[in-house]
Amino acid sequence: MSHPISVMVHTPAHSGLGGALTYSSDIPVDPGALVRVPLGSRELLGVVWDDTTQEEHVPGIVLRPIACVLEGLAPLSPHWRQLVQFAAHYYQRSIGEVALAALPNQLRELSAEQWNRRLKRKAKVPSPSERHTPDIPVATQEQAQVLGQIAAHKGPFLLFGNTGSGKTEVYLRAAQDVLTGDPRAQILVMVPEINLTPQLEARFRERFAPQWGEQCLVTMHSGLTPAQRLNHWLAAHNGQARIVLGTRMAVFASMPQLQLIVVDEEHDPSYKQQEGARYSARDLAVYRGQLEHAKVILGSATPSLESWHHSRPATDTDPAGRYLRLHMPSRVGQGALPLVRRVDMNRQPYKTVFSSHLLDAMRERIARNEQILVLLNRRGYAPVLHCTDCSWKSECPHCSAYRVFHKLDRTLRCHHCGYTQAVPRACPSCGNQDISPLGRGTEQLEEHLGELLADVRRPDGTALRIARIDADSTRLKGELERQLAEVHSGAIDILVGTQMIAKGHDFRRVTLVAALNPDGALFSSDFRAPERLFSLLMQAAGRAGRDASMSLAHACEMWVQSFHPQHPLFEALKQHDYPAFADQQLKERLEANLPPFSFQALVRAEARSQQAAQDFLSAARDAGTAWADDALVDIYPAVPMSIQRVANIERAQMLLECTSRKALQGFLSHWQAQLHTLRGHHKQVIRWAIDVDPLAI
DNA sequence: AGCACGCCGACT
DNA sequence: GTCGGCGTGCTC
Repeated sequence: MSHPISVMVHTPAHSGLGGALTYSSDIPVDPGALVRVPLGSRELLGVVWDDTTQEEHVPGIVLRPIACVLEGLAPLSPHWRQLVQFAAHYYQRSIGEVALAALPNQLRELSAEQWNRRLKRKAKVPSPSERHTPDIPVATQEQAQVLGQIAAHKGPFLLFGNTGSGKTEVYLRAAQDVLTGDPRAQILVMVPEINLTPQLEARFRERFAPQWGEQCLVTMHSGLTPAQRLNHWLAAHNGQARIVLGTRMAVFASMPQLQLIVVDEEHDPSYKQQEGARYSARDLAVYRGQLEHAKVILGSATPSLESWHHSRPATDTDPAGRYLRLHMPSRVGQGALPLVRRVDMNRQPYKTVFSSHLLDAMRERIARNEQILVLLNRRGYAPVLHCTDCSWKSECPHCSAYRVFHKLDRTLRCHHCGYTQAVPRACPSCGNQDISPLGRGTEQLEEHLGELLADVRRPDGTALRIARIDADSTRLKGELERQLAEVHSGAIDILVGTQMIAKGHDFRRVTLVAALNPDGALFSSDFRAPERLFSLLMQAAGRAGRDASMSLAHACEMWVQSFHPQHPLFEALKQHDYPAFADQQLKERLEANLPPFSFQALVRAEARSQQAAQDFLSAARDAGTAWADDALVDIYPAVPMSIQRVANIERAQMLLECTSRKALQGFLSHWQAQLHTLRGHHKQVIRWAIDVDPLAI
């Protein structure tokens, strides 16, 4: 007796075999099981999917038999399969692609024999850990109240709490409740960046390992070795790991007893995957929570406007949003929020980098043995090099962008394609010896600051130390940790860096944070730029004054140098008033009919010529317009991307907008099929992709 | 996506 | 004479 088996394998949606493939098997195989199947001349890992209702056996087509079933592994749950299926449909990818990307690579690579050997290897018996109860701080009244709400309601919850309000403590206690409430319950904790895992992991281990053992927590992020990835995945899958802590990929972790999902810093754009299936792990977490009846806590001091809107309280005219907003305004055990000071750069001498007031303030802090953060979102020495004679500029030959001058290794580097050359001695165009940097990056800031404060000594008479943290200084593994440790030890007085230093890391002795040139985001064409800037500045401000004993004497300060100091964004920042900022932004979004009041998708195309890329998109637009009208979808004309050419490939994009998420999704799934056929007539197109709910436009 | 098959250019 | 470039087409 032969059973037909539906199997999903890693094939792209646009290859003619986007859906399930049918194989035969002598024995029935449960949905969710992992199997190896032949496809052409290859043998692939596949996931058995639910019987496609179409039982019609096409006679004459002989099904190939599955090669083997991976034994000793519980099938992936219906919930997991539904999550994968939903994500695939919503983000317009094949189920197999999403499913297989969510599984550890080693599962794909191990042969049947290797797999059996792997199974036979006895799981190490965890050494009995010393059972001592950890030091659990007394919950503040605010925390207790929030936890009460979480216990009493279904969620999802938006935990809106200032930096230092003790959000982590709420996560820990909510987790504790779940763990003790059910001896099998599992918890998923997500952080936006791999850099932030060690900190939170330490907090969770400290709290839960004494009682539940070191094995109770596993991590999931791109920094694991393939073997670790497999082990951690298996621990989550078989329920041994009670807590999974990871980056966006962790949203797909197989967790049969999932009961709580925490999304920390939920506003962070890193939750959006930027290639392949471009999913939002935060949005999928909310979906997954609803699917599995697990509570979801989204935490942030500056929530995304989407989440803020979804958690709006009911008004006379409007019902409440889908999320429950929980507010924690206080800062516990720490100083007051820093005083925000704005410097009007219009009143500073031309080309001022550090206003004299700011320099004086920095000197004062150093005299008191306090630390300073200087924020500038541009790495390298200078963003452009130019010739004073012939106006040559350091353009990248392969991209429509300038190469950045890196003084330390004397290179010109393209930050888009990586093309690197030694800095020319003279202008490549006219031979002039006088080529000079234009604009400033972190490298230059570090150098410049050293000169400006050359006379400054620490209170103990030793030399001032300035350090820089950015993607360049932390390229080597472990460098970031090492440099952060150096700051913590007090060896560093001034830390210059990109937004990297604003995220998550606590610097207890920092009492002054300066943002040098944040104006770019105020008038950006990206409607989300102000939101990101506000969040960055709030987070940066939150780095200051985390040590109460210090700030008692003198207030911590956040300095903002701007040519538009009266801008409402800075007004709201000064008041530490996120709600005011959010409400103002939402008003603008409503008027302009932008998310969260509309839904967007983006089609991007890449080709050797801009014309070819746009032609494809225009043809796609024509193909869709007729019924896009019915679906209430607006398709905008194709335009070049803001960086039009990268690595000699021309890029274009086309925006779609719709007031209904469902209508947009329906439209996309039909239209997508047409694009596949259209692609055949536009052979110059190298690749194309749909980005649903894009973050950057 | 892979991977085979297939049909044209410069080398051991 | 072959090695290898990547265009076309197929995989339950």
